[in-house]
Amino acid sequence: MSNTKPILPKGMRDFTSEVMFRRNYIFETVKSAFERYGYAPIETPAMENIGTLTGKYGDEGDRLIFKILNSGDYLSKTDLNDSTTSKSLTKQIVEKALRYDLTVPFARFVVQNRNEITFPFKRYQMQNVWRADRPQKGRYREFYQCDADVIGTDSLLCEVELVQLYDDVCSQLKIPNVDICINNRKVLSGMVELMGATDLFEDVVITLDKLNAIGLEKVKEELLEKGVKSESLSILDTFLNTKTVSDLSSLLEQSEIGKKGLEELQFVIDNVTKLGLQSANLVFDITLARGLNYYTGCILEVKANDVKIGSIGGGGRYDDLTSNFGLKDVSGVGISFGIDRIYLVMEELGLFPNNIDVSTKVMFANFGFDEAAFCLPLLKQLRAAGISSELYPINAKMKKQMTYANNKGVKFVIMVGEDEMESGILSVKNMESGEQSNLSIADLIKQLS
RNA sequence: GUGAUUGUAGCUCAGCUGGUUAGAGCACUGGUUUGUGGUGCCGGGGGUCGUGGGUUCGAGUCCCAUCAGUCACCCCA
Repeated sequence: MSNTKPILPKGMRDFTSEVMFRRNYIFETVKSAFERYGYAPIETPAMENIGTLTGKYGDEGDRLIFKILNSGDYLSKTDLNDSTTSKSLTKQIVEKALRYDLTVPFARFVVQNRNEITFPFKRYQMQNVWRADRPQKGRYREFYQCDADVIGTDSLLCEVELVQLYDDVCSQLKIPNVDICINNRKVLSGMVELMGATDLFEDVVITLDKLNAIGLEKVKEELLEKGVKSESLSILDTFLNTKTVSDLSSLLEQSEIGKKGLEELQFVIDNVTKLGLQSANLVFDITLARGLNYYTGCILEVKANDVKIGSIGGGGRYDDLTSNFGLKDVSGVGISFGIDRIYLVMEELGLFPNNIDVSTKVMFANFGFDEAAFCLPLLKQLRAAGISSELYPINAKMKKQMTYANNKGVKFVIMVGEDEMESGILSVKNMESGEQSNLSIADLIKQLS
């Protein structure tokens, strides 16, 4: 008999019940916030055709897409020769892939279901995504994203709303010291245009994004390496020296796209400021870029400053994502919450309430066949009253039954033996205080509901 | 794809410059009142020391290779 080792593939995780109670707490908080803001749920499948995904995330993104090998005798359909490479072979034997994020499948969904959808369409989606990345802290190969998007309008009020949504959720979860960083891709385009490096936009922007991590000097070195002219760097300096959005207006005077971006940025910041945030800070950050290719306007990223981890959420506006699937002129904007990272932040800061990990509230101890039979209708009544309860399945030793109840966090253990069966009065033990009381089932239900 | 680091019981680890039958805590299990847990006491099971070579009279300990995990870079939630 072969004995398979019980191990998981790299970057994949099991979740114990204890963890799931906590994860669900986050999920519920995010979900109810989404619904409070008028977003409706959808789901898309784990798999997409590979063409749906490639080319949407940048080169690095494409590399990290998990591909699914075709079924059947795929070898007989391949054309192998001397010039065959892994990459060219992949195209012949792979037609499907696991989704890399929720936004691109959503764009596909919108185009495919455009006749069923009323625009502007506000949807939320909470599903797992997969990336063939090297795992490390806060980075997994399978993780959950919770997205809210509005598609079918270019109104900047959506951006304002999404910033509030971020603030709302972080406040409810009581995550302290949260920065919601904001920037605009058009502002970056304007800057890169003035630097005379429009062709290198992606490179410049990705390098710039590392400023906090590697410092200005390294950034400049890297930009020069990538082909940016040295005289352009002084222009970069003037941009980096801006503290507020209004400082940018004179700098971007010469760039149409830059001016447009600035206007957008100003609108969002002004409105958010006017409304006020509960606990998070809205921070303008000229270095915020985001690597995903499809962003075109406002970009957002959320950081929990008290924990050393990547961002716990990100998002932005994409003006043309649906045109990849044949639907033009549909602008969308959305945000994503990284549940797994939020979990780590909350765990590290001890933010989980302690009463979220209880499932069974009442347990009947099992004293034997007749006694168990007596308990079944009582159990039914408790459950009908909405009280989560169970009967220990076998007549095991009391110690074992009590240990089970204790480890499971059961609040009350009910003991029904001969005396209780005769009188109908139950012995109810409070597992926290250790006190025992005698109650009828009606009184117990009254007390617990 | 690049670099660093670790690999001893189910889990967290100890094991000094290589030396007899490899340890602890937790967990599990049995007893300590055969209707009572979480705190006490006594007992028990469980390890080819990641794997494969090498050095040596002798390797958990040293050397090489290999695999796996973790962390960092790249990129990202």
